[in-house]
Amino acid sequence: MPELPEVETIKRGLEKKIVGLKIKSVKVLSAKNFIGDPQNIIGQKITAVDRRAKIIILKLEINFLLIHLKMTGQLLLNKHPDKYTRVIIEFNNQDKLYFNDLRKFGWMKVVKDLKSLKFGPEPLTKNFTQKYFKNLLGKSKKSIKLILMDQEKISGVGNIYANEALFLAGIDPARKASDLQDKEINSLYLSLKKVLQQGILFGGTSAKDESYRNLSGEKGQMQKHLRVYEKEGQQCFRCQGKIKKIKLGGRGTYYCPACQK
DNA sequence: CTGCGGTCCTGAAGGC
DNA sequence: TGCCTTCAGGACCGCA
Repeated sequence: MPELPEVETIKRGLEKKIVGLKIKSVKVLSAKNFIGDPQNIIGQKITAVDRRAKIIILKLEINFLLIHLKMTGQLLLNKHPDKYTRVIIEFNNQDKLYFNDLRKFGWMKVVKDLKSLKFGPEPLTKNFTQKYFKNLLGKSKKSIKLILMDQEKISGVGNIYANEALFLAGIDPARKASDLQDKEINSLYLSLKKVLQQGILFGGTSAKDESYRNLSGEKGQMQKHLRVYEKEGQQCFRCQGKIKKIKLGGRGTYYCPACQK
């Protein structure tokens, strides 16, 4: 389930490999996963690759191709198509970009501009200040975990990194955001940045379902460094507690009831 | 406006 | 063994 670190890893790979290439053909194997007219990107050069939240942006000469991998999406360069390949983009140098997606939640979308992208600040940029974070939490009645994952408030944080950041900060994911003390807010602010940076450093998380791969088809390594995600019943890394799994906002939430207060 | 629960989709895993 | 149910989850939609 690609979140900021996974998408960033793929984005960096694309930046190295496809900038300057011209799109020769687009094969849409699953209509649901391609929004817009594929003809509108053929013949155009990739001028830049960007990322906003969990969306990859291919900047073309006259428009943009947005890509969201959702849970099981993969972008693979010069691999073989399989039964989950939904779109194949071929470039003028014969390179082929495969968009695979088992669950078909992901999409590619042709847009004229980037107005539709409405996201909160990127947590690893200077736009994301402690002041912004504190103000944001103070105004919200929702649980702190759901705030971390709200893309309009903070960009790119999903279930894995929200769980991990809350563990590092020693905060119960179900706590109401506005109830956090200044000290806890500061700790969470730093923890969030830390887990995201670590995620990028280790090339992302390839968790239990193992769907995430980088552009070359390789797994990430961050799953080896996770502390709570998918660790139900295991002993806490920090204390004698046992990792518990609950549901929050309908999503699996892992934490240590003994040291996350 | 906010917050919630349902929905999309497929395969894995668990129950009987 | 085999069928059926449940679960996983980001973002969007509709409803209270």
